[in-house]
Amino acid sequence: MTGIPQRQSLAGQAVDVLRGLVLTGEIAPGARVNEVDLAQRMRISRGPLREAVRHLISEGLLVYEPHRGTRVRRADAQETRALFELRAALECAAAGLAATRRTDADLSRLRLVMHDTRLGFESDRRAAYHVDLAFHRAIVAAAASPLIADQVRLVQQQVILLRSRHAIDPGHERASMDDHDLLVAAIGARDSAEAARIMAVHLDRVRDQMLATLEEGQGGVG
Amino acid sequence: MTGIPQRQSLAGQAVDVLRGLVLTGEIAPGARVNEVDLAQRMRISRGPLREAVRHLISEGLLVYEPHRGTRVRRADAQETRALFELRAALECAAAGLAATRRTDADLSRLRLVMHDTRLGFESDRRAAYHVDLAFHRAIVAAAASPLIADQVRLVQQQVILLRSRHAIDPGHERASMDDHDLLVAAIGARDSAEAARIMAVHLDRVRDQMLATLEEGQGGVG
DNA sequence: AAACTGAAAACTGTTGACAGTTTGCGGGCC
DNA sequence: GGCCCGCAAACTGTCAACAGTTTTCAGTTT
Repeated sequence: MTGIPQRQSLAGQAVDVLRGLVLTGEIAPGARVNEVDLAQRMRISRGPLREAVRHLISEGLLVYEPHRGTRVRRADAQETRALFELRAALECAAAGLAATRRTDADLSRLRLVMHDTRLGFESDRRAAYHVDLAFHRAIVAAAASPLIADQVRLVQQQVILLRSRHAIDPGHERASMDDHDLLVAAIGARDSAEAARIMAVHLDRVRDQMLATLEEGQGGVG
Repeated sequence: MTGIPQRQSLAGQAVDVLRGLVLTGEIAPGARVNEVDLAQRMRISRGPLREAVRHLISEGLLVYEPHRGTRVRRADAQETRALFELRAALECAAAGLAATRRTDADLSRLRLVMHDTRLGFESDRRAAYHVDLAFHRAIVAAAASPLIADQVRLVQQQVILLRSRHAIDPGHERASMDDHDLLVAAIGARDSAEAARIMAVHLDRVRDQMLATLEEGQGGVG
């Protein structure tokens, strides 16, 4: 593992490792991020690790209080709603742009991902969600707007963090797939306004489903 | 100036100072950001300064190449277009939300800022732009969506960097003020779709005017 | 027994020095 | 005379130690 000298900087590697630890829930939401502990575990100094921590703070995965350390973000219902307002702003715009700018190759890829989504729904529940993310990313790619793409990536990371563990309602998934079908149709027809409208409806649905399971989980914890 | 011991961390202060240097153009777009030089000038170590640099990289004000240092971002026409696509996504959504959620106090404040804008237009050309920014911020505030507000702040920072020095066409300013009037009207009438539509038109206008002066300036420099 | 006080431990904030890479320049070679 | 090689300077990347703040806990007091 560590025998081959790495080209990337230690700070860059630390970002990837730490992001992995956070997104997989190995460092749970609300848990403190100890600089010396993590640095020792990664066999690096505190400098690069600290840089990585600050980077993830700027990505919104960690939250920071002066002299009191950083923790993994644990969003409540209010923050979740705010996050989905940002997500809607970005992804609705992306859907509209995608309808205008999509190439035939973009459309083919969207249909391909749709196909994978159906397969994922039939077989594995967890894989389904990752394919769902891939679908949203494909739309953003078709929008051909690099800055919007970057921001969407950051927001979706936070969504992943939010749904680190929670059951998925199959009925909700079917409704989502229907939304996706309509989206592909609107983008195929180059109907920008309709694509944005459907995306808004879709994201409202996803948000409500997520809020439902969130309150459920928080009710159990107290 | 430096006699009073500061409460904020050195890194935090360095962020503010460095951001000021960049936004005022004291460190010009394209110029390299030397860590040891800046650290010595600010009388701090390289650690906190480096943290500040990385922070501004994440804000998009600086760009970074491994082992080759960081520079102040100098956006070309293509990047400017991409920036305004992101800005439109965010501010159009904000305008729509503002129309839905605005309080009477929000509306009053918008009208107050409009009044200041007219004054600024009559008197000082540079002040006019700052009041214009205040207007946009007032709309975002009325939208009451904290994450969108944060992102808009970052994007507007980059716009400020973009227009570090360039003449403003008075005719354009008048058109902008008309847009602002229509925006206040739509938000006052709680017409969400109309507010978003006007914001889109307005930002397209601002973008085109900015692109015009940008190409003009780049033609002179070579 | 509960609450306050003080010191010690743990952790973040900062510093200066060391290591590796890139860049620019001068000498040698074709 | 032009091009290539190699060295040195400058700068970024990394590290280990020091300083300051917050938290914790034991001891004391009421």
